Amino acid sequence: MARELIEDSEAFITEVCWHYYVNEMTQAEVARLMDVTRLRVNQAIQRARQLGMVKIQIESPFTTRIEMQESLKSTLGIDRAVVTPANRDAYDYHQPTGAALAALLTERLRAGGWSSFGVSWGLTLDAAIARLTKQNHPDLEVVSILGGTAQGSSFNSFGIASGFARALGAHYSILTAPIYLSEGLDRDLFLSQFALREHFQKFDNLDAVLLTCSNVSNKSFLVSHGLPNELTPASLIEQGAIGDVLGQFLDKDGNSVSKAVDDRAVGMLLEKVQRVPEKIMAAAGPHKVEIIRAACKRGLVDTLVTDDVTAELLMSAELSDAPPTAK
Amino acid sequence: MARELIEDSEAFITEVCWHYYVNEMTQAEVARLMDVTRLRVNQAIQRARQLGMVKIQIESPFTTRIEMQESLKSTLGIDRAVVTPANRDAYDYHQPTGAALAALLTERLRAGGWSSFGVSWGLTLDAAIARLTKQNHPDLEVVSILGGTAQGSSFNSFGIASGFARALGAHYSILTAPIYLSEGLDRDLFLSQFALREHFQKFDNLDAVLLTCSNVSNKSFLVSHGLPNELTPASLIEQGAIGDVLGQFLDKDGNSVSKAVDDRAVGMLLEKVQRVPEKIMAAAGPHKVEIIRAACKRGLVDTLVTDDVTAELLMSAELSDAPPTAK
DNA sequence: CCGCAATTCATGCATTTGTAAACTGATTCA
DNA sequence: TGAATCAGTTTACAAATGCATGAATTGCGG
Repeated sequence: MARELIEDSEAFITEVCWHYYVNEMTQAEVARLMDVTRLRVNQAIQRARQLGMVKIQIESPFTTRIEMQESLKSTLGIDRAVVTPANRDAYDYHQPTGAALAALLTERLRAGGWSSFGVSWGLTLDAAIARLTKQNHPDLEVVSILGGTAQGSSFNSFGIASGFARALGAHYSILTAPIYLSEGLDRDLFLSQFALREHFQKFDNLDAVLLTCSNVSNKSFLVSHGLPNELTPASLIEQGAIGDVLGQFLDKDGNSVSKAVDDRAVGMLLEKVQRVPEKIMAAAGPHKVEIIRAACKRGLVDTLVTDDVTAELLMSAELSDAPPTAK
Repeated sequence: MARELIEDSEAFITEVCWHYYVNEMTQAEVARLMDVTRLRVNQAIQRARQLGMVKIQIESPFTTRIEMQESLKSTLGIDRAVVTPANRDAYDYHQPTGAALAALLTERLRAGGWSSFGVSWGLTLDAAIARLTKQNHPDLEVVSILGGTAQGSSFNSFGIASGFARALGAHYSILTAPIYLSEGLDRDLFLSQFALREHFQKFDNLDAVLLTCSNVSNKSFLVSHGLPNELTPASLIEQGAIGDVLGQFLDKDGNSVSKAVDDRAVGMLLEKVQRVPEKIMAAAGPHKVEIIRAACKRGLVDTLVTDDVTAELLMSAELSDAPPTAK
């Protein structure tokens, strides 16, 4: 049962957090000072964390796992790898990967030179938004490069682009379309609508893209919620698909599997992605190992943000699977 | 037992903090995962906090104490007041005041429009630096507006200006001079040195200044360590001094007390400070109530950053002390 | 090889934190 | 009126944390 309206005002939560985090008082002390129950203080702090009101930042997040990053770079043939330490017991890849992506993005934006970048969507990007601290890039535009699903979750197309834009103090441009066209609808005709045509033109001038990927299983939100009824996971697997990038399915060598499906995907085509100057993929989880590898082979990745669990698998899988070739 | 040399390197501390803060593991879990003692993990986290590697930011620090801020504004006749909740038991005003100043500064810089600002020095500004997250303002210059003391602490003139510049990604310019000239040394002659003359010219174009103040007691670092031998606190008090701003002493109405002393202070003159577009004073503590009030009367303050303890005293003192006049 | 000094480790314990269950007191509604 | 509902408090307790203590280990000079 959804019980809402336990309305502790933002001011109350803020003051509690201030005492707790800045003044380093105990929860009991805060409770006594503010004349409330300790329970309320405890809840307020948890709410604040949940709402992302307190942002905990670790300076220099890239100094760990350096050796891994180096070997991962050469193994996958990419320009840069960021490997974060994951929690192996309560394994959740979204949070650490998102946090690392947020830090990386902040650093890249600080370096300057970007006037727009594209974003897909997913839980990893949602986690990154929650970790971003407020910034100000009035001349930056966040461009959605993938249609959305009917379920309007926060990690859906609209929420991701606007979330990045809000945190970064930037503009955004949304792809107001479903991720897959109905069967039989002509792609070119559909995309010729004025609003979409204008949006698609932005794809040609992106300075960077933030990509994610997923495998073909019900762990993938796209597969479990976004696929049209006629497209079954089984049929995709039959064609050799091991996962998707931007709704377009690849086999284990990074080749497109089905032109029929790709043509129905509303978003940036992979051919166009390959021409973007900076391609950052954030993806982690054992089930994504193969599709990450495929995306790298396809040349869709300059920088990979992942965790150590996935990194290890990526390297061992690569070794056991691929024949020894000249690099 | 595998006995490896576990250095307390930055990488180690970073990874511990990553697990603890991002992955929300317990210290014991982190210890087990990384194969070290729990004590080491505990110490690493404390070290990280102490070193300022983990920055905890609270999103909206200005929403608390709103009523107080409003009444403080009208009581003191200033444009803006930021009142932070202090820890009344283990009373330390530097941390919360510094944290609030850091947040305010970040916001003002995000708004844009500053090309340089002046800083004095002191523990409050040191605390603000520790709270600042890394930013990038390549066209910004931090200008030291007060000479330093012989003791080269981190909160001394050099450390403060360079600290702000490092955190903000800005340039800085140092006032390489003692805070007080030797007795008898001609001010104009001394300041005519090329390096100093150039520096002093920057005072004319500052967009803002970050000021502090102190009373006349050994709580004041300036008084206890920076005063020339011939200048005793007693003699200053005798002349009616209740505290200083930039090494220049004021009486309770904000009038300069001793031209002789002021002339020996190497820094921005208060007359010049009054012409700066944005004057931000960060000061808290019961012993600073009178000098804060005096500084406001003198017109040295547009924005006051303080804590609730001091704010209350400021308002009650104002009421009890001043004759009832028309607002 | 021994013993001394300096670390580092294991252990124990008091405090703090997170969470569930029982309680209270007001409000609603049959 | 009195049971049901609900918001919030109190109580209780297990887990996590911070810290101190003595034991064990290491380095090193004699």
